[in-house]
Amino acid sequence: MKPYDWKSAEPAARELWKNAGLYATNLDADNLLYILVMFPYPSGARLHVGHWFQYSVFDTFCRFKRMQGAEVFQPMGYDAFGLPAENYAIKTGVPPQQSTAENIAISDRQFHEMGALFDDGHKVTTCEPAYYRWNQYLFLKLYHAGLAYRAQAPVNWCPSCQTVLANEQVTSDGECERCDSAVIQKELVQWFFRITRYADRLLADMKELDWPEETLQMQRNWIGRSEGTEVDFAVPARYCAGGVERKLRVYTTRIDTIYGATFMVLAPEHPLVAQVTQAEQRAAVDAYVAATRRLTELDRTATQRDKTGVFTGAYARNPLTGEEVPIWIADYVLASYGHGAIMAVPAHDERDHAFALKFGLPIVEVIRDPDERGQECFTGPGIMMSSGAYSGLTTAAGKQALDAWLAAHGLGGAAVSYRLRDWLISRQRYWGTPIPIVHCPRCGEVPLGVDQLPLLLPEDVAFRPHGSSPLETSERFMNTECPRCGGAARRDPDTMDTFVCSSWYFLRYPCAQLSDRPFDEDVIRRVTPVDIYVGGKEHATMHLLYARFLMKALRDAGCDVPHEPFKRLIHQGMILGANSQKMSKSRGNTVDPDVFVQVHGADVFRFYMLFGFDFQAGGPWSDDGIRASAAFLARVQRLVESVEDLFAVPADSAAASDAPEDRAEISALLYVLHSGLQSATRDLERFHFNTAAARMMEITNELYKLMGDPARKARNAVSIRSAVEILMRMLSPFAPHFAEHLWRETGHASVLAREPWPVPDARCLARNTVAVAVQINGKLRGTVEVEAGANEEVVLAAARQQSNIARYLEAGAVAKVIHVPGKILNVIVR
RNA sequence: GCCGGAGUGGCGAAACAGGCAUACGCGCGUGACUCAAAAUCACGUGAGCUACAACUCGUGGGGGUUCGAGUCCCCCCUCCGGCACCA
Repeated sequence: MKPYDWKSAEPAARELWKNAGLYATNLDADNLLYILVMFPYPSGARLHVGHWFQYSVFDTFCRFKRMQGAEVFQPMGYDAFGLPAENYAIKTGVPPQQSTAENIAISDRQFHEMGALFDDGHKVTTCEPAYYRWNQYLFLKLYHAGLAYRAQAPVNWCPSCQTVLANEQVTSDGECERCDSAVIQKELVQWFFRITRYADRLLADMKELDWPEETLQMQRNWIGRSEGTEVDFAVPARYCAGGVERKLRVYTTRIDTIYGATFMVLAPEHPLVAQVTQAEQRAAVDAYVAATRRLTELDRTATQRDKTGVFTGAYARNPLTGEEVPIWIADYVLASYGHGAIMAVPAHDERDHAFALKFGLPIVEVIRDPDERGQECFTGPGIMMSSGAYSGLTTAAGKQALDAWLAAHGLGGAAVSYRLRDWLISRQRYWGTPIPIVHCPRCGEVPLGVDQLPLLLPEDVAFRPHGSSPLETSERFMNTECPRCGGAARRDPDTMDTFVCSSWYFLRYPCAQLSDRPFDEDVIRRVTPVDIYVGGKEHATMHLLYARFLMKALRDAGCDVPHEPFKRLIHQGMILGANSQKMSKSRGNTVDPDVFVQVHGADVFRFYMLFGFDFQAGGPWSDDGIRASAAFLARVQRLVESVEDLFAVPADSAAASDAPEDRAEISALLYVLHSGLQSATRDLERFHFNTAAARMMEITNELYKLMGDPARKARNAVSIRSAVEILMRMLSPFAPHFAEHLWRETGHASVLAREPWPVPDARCLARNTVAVAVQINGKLRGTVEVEAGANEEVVLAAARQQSNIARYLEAGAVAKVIHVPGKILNVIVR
């Protein structure tokens, strides 16, 4: 038997797989399983530990499913648009087209060397016109369905990336998700996708998803549905510019506190501010509005901030009490939520309370705390008081009554509000999908026709971002004709958020070669949704939410796509540095996989990724773990070498030769083998690769016990040989090149990666005798070996034979016996 | 503040469904092989008390349910993640 030389064995194994057709999928198969891993950004550096973890483990799962008989569709592609390539171009002058293509070539090769069986014929690269033209096509679909629109809104601006960002791409610290710079607010005209229209469907359809609860919860938080009331306060004509009475609509979740509303607060950006500000307050209001505009998102939403605000000089009339209350502006009220205005009830809202105290505004209690805790500001539900006819009602009853009254009087009523904002998809950057819209001085906003796609990304641009899109520097691109009137017009200079690319790429994979449509709906119906999707949980409220939204939106726009993209979702954990901190160059705790791969080969590294970590938890890196993985594979190699001769004999000739005198050892081996196989199979279904690997180690250890005695080995050739074969099969998804090598060297003509996953033999799982733990009064006092299926009397009798148990039994009378067959006997002695 | 997830040997971690806590691996110890070391192979390894057996304690802390709790219930602490001036 040849020793395992990974440098020659790994390419040889891949050659075998290629010839066996393992890199291609039959999408017409009945047993098709679409398993997908989030596609990577093609970064310049070689694969890092995180890539190895995610992609090799993913491939292991796919190989396991193939062996179990599924036709696995396991495609791969690149999320190739985006800032890194563009920033690299700014720094070096190398066009993103070029650097991206080079990076993809490197990554392709590395994934191949890892042993991954990605389907070559279904590759998707988002920065190619053959892909991004369909981004434009789908954009137009949404546009015509009224789901893509251009509007002026307060938006997040990253001063470092020089572009706007979607809400999802701003962290809760008010920083840019990409570069950590503080994000500021700007009022700009931008393109949006109408995701808010889908808020309720995104919530409702969660019940169909086999996703981690944590992730669904994050999406629920992000959508932030709340049930409340809209109510109109009137601003009398004498306060309003033009002398016309205005409506001030607010949203509240506590309409039952309306009798305690002692002032109103508008967001500084609220349109009514200009209309109602009185002359004597104008200077103060203008100054405050200007100051607010300068604040970053972070400053604005910091919870511990002192309340600030300015009186407008105007008043609004409470529709229930008829009283007039002052209208203030303050930055603690956000323009983007509800109606950008609130009724302030300082007695029952912490924020309003703080504001009222600071500015000396009246505080009127209208809710009685049923528990009489005597808090200064009671925010819980209670009993209404000083509330006219509603006094005495509970919070819940009061809300209902007031909602009804407001609706009946045309002053508002029950309403639902969401934290979710529409998805801002335009970016002032170069390396993305151009937006297929023309701005015509005569016709306005005009969409391109589908026959005019792709709208190619120009190459004659100045990259350096300067606050407007780089595309504007290409006159050839910008100047065009209006598709409607044929007159001179300008193109839209922005590009799409790269999350648009990743929101539907899984529909493109099965149809990657299709040139006249983004996807074939017949194929999509058969192949999608994705059965199992693997990726990081950092995408919970970005990619994973956008993709869900886009499926629903495309359906409404007339496309026959699944209404949910991913049935089952698995998140991988993160590999940390040896010091348990996140790996980073600045912390100096990064690990370069190549250092180990070049010494041990791909399979050792891959095996460590599988064995050393719980896939869903991750954990700290350890060099010892790599050594242990290398040692284990070498141990298996020595094991197989030592039984090589058993494979020289044809299988049936030795069929009945296992020796009866070794029955106990052999049945122990077969039990460890088949019970280990059974648990490993179950573990793999649940993505617990580490424990599955542990079962393989147990099987190996058990086999070693029999190896020492050549005579015994020869007498039990059949069982040992079958055990080693099963072990090789189990190892195949974990260390595929290595296992393939062993399979070859033991004389097998077939391709191991195409062999079936073994099935545990029930006969080997049945035990003749079992160890039953014996407890006295719940404390373990010994174990007895009894025949499997022995009843309570038999076990108890066996227990009495043991002096240590007997002395407890004799100490009193047996009051009760609990017997769980094969597990435990608990005797209660009094 | 609200919502998720987690806390188990010296270390990484197991425990399906309430039934022998610590599988598997690392590390450590002992032995074999070796002139020696490494590698390999075998055995041992939660703590306390012990000559051994036995016994006692032990899954973040405190209560509870149960014949029996890492696992279920209540309270609390710590860490990680999400949301948070969202009316």
